[in-house]
Amino acid sequence: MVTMLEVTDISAGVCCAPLVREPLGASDAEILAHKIKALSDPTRLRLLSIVAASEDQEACVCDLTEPVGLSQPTVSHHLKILTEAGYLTRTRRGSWAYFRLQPEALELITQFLSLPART
Amino acid sequence: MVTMLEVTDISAGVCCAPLVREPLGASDAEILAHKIKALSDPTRLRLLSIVAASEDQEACVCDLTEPVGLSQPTVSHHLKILTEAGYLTRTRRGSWAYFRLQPEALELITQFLSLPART
DNA sequence: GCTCGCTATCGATAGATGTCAATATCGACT
DNA sequence: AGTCGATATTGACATCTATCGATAGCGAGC
Repeated sequence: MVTMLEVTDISAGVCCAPLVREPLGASDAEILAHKIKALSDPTRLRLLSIVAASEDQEACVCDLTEPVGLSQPTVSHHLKILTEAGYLTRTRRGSWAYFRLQPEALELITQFLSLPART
Repeated sequence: MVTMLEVTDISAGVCCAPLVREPLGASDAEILAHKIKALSDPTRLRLLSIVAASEDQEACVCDLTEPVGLSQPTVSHHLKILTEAGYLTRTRRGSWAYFRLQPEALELITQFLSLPART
């Protein structure tokens, strides 16, 4: 399994637009698509935005079920997907599971999709 | 149907991170998720990147089937999704359909997902 | 140790999605 | 008009996905 797309390129500032620089390879596309797919659901976007807008950018499951109006298992399911994709981190404190935003993951996506300035 | 997320806010430079500024409403989340979903497939990412890396940032279906290794109907299907989501535009010249990158659509997504500088 | 509350997992189900073969459409050229 | 090549649409199918109810696991406090 590839290290992590072209993170090295990005952090090294090689260029600015991996998507444009050259045709995406099949395996890189697979990895990138997987990360983007985690963002492609309205409920997950709302969960992410609620967490991001929360105090200390963290929230527990109990804070999230009511705002999105879905069952607790469903919310847990979405949080798991977001966590596995790297957008959230999970820490247990007492009985509660707190989810915190992981900004680097979002930055990676935005940098990957960003285009060079047009002429 | 909502105008278009918070494009006005973005272009007015209200802030920088719609996702973080406040919890996303259900209908805005729906629209944004739909646009992101168009990017959440490896084949579509590859098609987009091939078009972007092409001469004049445009390509026809015939240029695209072989690189991605899928049938012509499948490629047409993906191109339709990308076009309807606003990432590509389609113009016919003779028998060929040329697809061109629409950078604004990608910029909208990246701006929407971008976060404010951390402290 | 038991119970209680919070979270995760399981099983089921309806609906969405990616893919192809077959076919239709459309434009160009004779 | 008729044919041919490029693209789009249709129908079918297997797979994936979002959702829920039921249930299991896990900390805390008694």
